Amino acid sequence: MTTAEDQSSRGNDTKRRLEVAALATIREEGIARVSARNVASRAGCNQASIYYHFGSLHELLTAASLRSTEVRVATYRQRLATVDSLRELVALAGEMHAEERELGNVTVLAQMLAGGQTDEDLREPTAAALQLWITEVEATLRRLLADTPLEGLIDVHGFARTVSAAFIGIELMEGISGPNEPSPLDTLEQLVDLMETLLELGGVGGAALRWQMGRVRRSGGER
Amino acid sequence: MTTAEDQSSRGNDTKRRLEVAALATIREEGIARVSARNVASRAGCNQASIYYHFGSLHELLTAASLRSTEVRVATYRQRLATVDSLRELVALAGEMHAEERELGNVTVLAQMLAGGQTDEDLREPTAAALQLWITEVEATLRRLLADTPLEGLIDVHGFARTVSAAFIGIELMEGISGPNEPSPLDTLEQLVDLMETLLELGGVGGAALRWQMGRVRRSGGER
DNA sequence: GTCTATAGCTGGATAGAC
DNA sequence: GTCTATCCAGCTATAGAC
Repeated sequence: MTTAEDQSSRGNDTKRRLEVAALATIREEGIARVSARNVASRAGCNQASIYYHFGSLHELLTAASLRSTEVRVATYRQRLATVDSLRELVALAGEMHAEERELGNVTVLAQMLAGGQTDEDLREPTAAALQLWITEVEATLRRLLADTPLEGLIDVHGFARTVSAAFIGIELMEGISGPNEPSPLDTLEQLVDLMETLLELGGVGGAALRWQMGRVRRSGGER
Repeated sequence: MTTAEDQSSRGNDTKRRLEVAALATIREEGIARVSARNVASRAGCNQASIYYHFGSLHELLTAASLRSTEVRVATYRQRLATVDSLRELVALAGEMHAEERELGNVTVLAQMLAGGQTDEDLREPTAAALQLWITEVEATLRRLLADTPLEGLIDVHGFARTVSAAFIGIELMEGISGPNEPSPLDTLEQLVDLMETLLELGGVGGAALRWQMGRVRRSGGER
């Protein structure tokens, strides 16, 4: 027999398969080739189901990107909480990057970001999904920079946005790089390594450094 | 009368109008909406001309992006040559960003980069156009870092790629940002300002800094 | 809830008139 | 060199059978 619950669960199943299929299509074929037919055939159902369940293709993309980003961010929230230095943060970024090749949430965001430049309906869901990442990055940065000479010298909110934007740009560039090019993340690792080492300076050098930073702070307003 | 030269010049005119129209379409409507019909109507000519002049839409995009990037890079080559510090480099990036709103070469590259993730035919022309930028950035960075403590500590080629990738990510993020968000470039300016100030350290502090950097250099291989 | 069928577009690409 | 005409594939969105 077919109860209301069976129907509802079967309906949810198709609905979720459509979300999964939508993300896979963006990731593997690019935002330009996301169409109702294409996504539906991946989900193994009919095109019309998209309009039944979501009303439009855009609403499907909105739902799918938000849900998957939420899941992805939640798993990283724990890991971000254990990070204790910029060095570890970049190392975590490296792990993330490796997992990206498989799961591709950032890849999806990059595609939506590109699409959102000119597609009004894509803008809001993209901004919302991005904000989920930015919020986590910002919280981590704020924690790391607290009680360091850098605190107060840097606009952490803006910095978190810059870091997120850079990460997306790096993901995009990796996507078309030949196999022999150095990974942009490795370079970043070098830089942060350097920065950290400088900040860990002890003794006379460290004192001089912190004094100089105080000078920067005091004259920070006028450039 | 109609001489062979007249014909050739009229042909070139249409050909170039098509290139201009292709770029405008990518910039204003996004890579997803670039179609032969769409571009041709912008150029004020018939769709079939694209296949006559370029053979395919992809070849039109290849030609257009390379030509426009060459022009754009050439104008910046001069300005990059006058840059004397990281601070000035970031300031120039700010100017570039402002001009981008009007001319949009980086916007075009960002769109092609997004498209190139999944479209084989777009990959090569995108990589070629990007390489034009990366080459200039790399030359400038190499010049700036020469004779500083950073020389030899950083993989300049990789760094130039990272910087370029980050710039593109930033352009993309600006494209969907609300008006009240801080520009990621401003944050970058803060950071580089800080870095420069540190590198300009004189006296005891500077000596300690350079000593520490030497230590980083010597242990640079094993992390 | 899921399907088929359909309307009405837009797409790439080519053939052939001029 | 540029046009019209054309083929056929794919698209969104809806109507309506089951």
